[in-house]
Amino acid sequence: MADLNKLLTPLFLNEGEIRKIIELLFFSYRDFTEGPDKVLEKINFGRAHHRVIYFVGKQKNLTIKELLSILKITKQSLSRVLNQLVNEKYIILSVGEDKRTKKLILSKKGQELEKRLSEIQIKRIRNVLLKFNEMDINGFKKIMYEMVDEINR
Amino acid sequence: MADLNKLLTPLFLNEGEIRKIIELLFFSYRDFTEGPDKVLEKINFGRAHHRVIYFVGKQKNLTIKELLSILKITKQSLSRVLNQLVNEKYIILSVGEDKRTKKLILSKKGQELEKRLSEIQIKRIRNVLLKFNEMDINGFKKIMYEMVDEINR
DNA sequence: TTATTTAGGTCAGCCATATTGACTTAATTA
DNA sequence: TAATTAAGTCAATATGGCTGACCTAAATAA
Repeated sequence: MADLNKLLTPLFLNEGEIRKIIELLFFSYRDFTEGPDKVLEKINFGRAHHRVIYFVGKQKNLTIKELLSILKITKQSLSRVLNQLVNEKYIILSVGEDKRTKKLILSKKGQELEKRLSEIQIKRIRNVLLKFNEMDINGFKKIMYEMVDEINR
Repeated sequence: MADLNKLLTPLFLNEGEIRKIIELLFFSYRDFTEGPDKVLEKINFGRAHHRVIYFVGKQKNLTIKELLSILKITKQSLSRVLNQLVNEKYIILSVGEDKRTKKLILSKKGQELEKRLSEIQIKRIRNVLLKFNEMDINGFKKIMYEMVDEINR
């Protein structure tokens, strides 16, 4: 049965091939976060701060609840990071139309940091993509998209 | 200049498109590690234990030094995790030919855990790849490979 | 209108993963 | 014989998570 399976499995679905992908995911994610991490370290922030800045930058007037559901962490975890970002004026809070909610936006300072951090990753990815044609890139994007849980897409 | 750049930049290299990839990397990595994490939690292990088990399983008779260079963590960080794995008999140590070194191998118990954890990720990836043709998969693999720092490939 | 739910906040304690720095032992190599 | 290497250990620290308990204020449902 095992032998039969091996015969019928296309090469690219072989366990060995898939294990290569597992490793690529691990190494590429590690290398991908390394650049911003170094910048963040200098201002005593961490990866968690980057995530918050990234998503607040992306969606202006995000609420706390929305941010929590994107990051999938508890509000207690978010609070330390967010309070630091607010205290140090990277993020500005305002009251929402529903007065229980708060809207988050990046300050000028926050936008600058966001840009500085994301640019590292954007350049990195752009440099990779430049080496490939549209067909390869389409395959990459489609498959990456499917790699995310349906619920989170 | 900015406008000219936009005109000359192929669509798939637009900042917006690249930001989508940044997000896909974040979400896919998170979802990718979720399954094993849940299993590990039950036996009071974490993601770090999985990494050690994975690479020891991959390369029999790995030395501590080699493992450290793959994981890129300090030996102090590794020690807690590795000692737990050795104490709980998932990993067996033996003295290398160079008697300063130690060789790491998975015990039967370790192999079983490795299989259980990796199978979650293998199935996940296989299910994704099954939806695509060889062309897409090739693009995906080639680009993922380039996403890893040259030094680490 | 009152009761319930929701959004957000906070305190306390805990755990996992990582770091730096200092120091030791034993084996190998120059 | 001296220097280097592989591994191990102790201590202190940072970061990023978690649970549980509890609070306030605002919106919504009964």
